[in-house]
Amino acid sequence: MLDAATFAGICKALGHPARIRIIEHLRAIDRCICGEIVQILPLAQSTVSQHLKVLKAAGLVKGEVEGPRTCYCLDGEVLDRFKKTAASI
Amino acid sequence: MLDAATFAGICKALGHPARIRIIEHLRAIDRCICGEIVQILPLAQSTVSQHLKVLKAAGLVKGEVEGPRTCYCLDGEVLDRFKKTAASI
DNA sequence: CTCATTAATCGTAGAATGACGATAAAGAAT
DNA sequence: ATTCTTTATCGTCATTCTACGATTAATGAG
Repeated sequence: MLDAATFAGICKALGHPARIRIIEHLRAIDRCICGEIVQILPLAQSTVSQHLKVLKAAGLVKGEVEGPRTCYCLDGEVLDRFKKTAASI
Repeated sequence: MLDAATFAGICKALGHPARIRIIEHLRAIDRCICGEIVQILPLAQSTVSQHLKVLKAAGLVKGEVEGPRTCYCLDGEVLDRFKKTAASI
């Protein structure tokens, strides 16, 4: 369960279609690099990187550097708390 | 279940602490008029009216005019679809 | 070492958001 | 009819968001 401000923050991060699609993709394939998401979305690399930054700042996504690339995956813990809070609204 | 764009739109509407508080209050007392929400939040009447408009545009809230005042309540249907979609992310 | 690949950051421009006070509209009350 | 109450809308300003291209940083390959 999350307090109202934190919940609002996560909602805000999810409040963009591109970021929803990123989340859905990460859920589908577990983990992937930024470039893969760039392929999927009709957005520039820098824009995708920004969206990933927003999701990371909200805690929904974790990124670990693997050489020259960064591998992203969902933070199941945070996602779970979000779901539980959403269910209790 | 909602498509990605609709879900993102609702998340966006929920992406502000004041609007979360409005939703929570409406859930707690079922229905109330705008002025009551103005009492609760540290915001000007016009600002609260704007927030209500955002929630209404997202479909989360319904408002019916009752004489000079407007009575707001949650749209349980939409809220349910939101919760189900959130749970499936 | 040099070059290629990958992702983050910078700078920027335009659109949207959030806040307010002032005003308008609609009805109730006197 | 006039006044009061309530809410929506308007106009405005500062801030944030979204998108892009260009640049930088980091690493791997040759």
